[in-house]
Amino acid sequence: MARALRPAEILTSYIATRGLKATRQRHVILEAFLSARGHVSIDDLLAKVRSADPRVSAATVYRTMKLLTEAGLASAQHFGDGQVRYEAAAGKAHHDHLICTSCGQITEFEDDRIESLQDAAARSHGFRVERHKLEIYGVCRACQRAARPGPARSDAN
Amino acid sequence: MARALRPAEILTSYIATRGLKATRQRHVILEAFLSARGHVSIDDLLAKVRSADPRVSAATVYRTMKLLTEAGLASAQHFGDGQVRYEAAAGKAHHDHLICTSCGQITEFEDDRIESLQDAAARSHGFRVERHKLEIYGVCRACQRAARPGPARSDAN
DNA sequence: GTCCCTGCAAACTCTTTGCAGACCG
DNA sequence: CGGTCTGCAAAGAGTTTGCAGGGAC
Repeated sequence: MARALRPAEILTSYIATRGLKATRQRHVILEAFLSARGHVSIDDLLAKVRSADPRVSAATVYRTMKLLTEAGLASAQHFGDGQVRYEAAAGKAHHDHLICTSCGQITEFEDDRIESLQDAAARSHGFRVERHKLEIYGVCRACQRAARPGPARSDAN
Repeated sequence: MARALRPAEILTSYIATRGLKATRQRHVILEAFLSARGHVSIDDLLAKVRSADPRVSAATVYRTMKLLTEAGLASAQHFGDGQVRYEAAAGKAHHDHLICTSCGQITEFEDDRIESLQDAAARSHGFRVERHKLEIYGVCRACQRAARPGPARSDAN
């Protein structure tokens, strides 16, 4: 099997085959996005990008992330906090998200049994599945520890 | 077991116990919300409300739906189309959503096996679960039929 | 040189908020 | 009457878009 292309190569070839242009901004944004390695908001990304090149505008980040999404390098996620977040998509299997409501950390996980039950549930309702999205909100291990430094409390607030 | 309270009674008692006031608008909005029986956007709801009382403002609908949510009568859903939708919540168990990407219809379903696998997955990552959200996007039976009136096509577009 | 891309600012959508007057209890 | 609510309009947040100049090929 052929070696997987690196993201920069994927972008370059996507750009080349469509008569688009390889600009400084597009590469800066790709680098910032890859180095973020998480689920970045446009805001976070813009900050990172600007530390490398202060003149890049927010509009360009929006436009470029759309381009990366079309190129299959990024995928957009809506976690209900009112802004889009992007995660790296190149060669990744479908996965779901655990979101800590305390620190905001987002963890990915995969579970084939859940996947097939989802498909079965959809089929039993006559749906042809295109995609699905599972998000579990809760408190991560670290935040649970931080919140309970002493003996257990029965704080129901 | 006691008879379940009707929504209007729940609202009245919620209002009474907090020193709030029962206004014409609040009841009109509750009625419109209940008669919608689905996953209504504020926009849809405002239209319904105005057909009963044209002077109600959008701000009041926003404020009232928040109130109904606190009272346990409604629950807010974010389906990634950029607007909040509300569904009736009184006495309903947790459930997930099947969303038709063609006609927008939203169907609810429940699956205990999925629920427990979700909980297990979260626990295995050390999360204490607060809530979760599963959305399956696809094409509903009706839209599949509508899209293929003749023999099967191999349209990959 | 051509056409794409960028930065800026204005526009847009959805939602929230400040305020003065209206209304409930 | 007092305090809550309402409608209006303005303000906000996040995102998109029109345009003129700049840059890739």
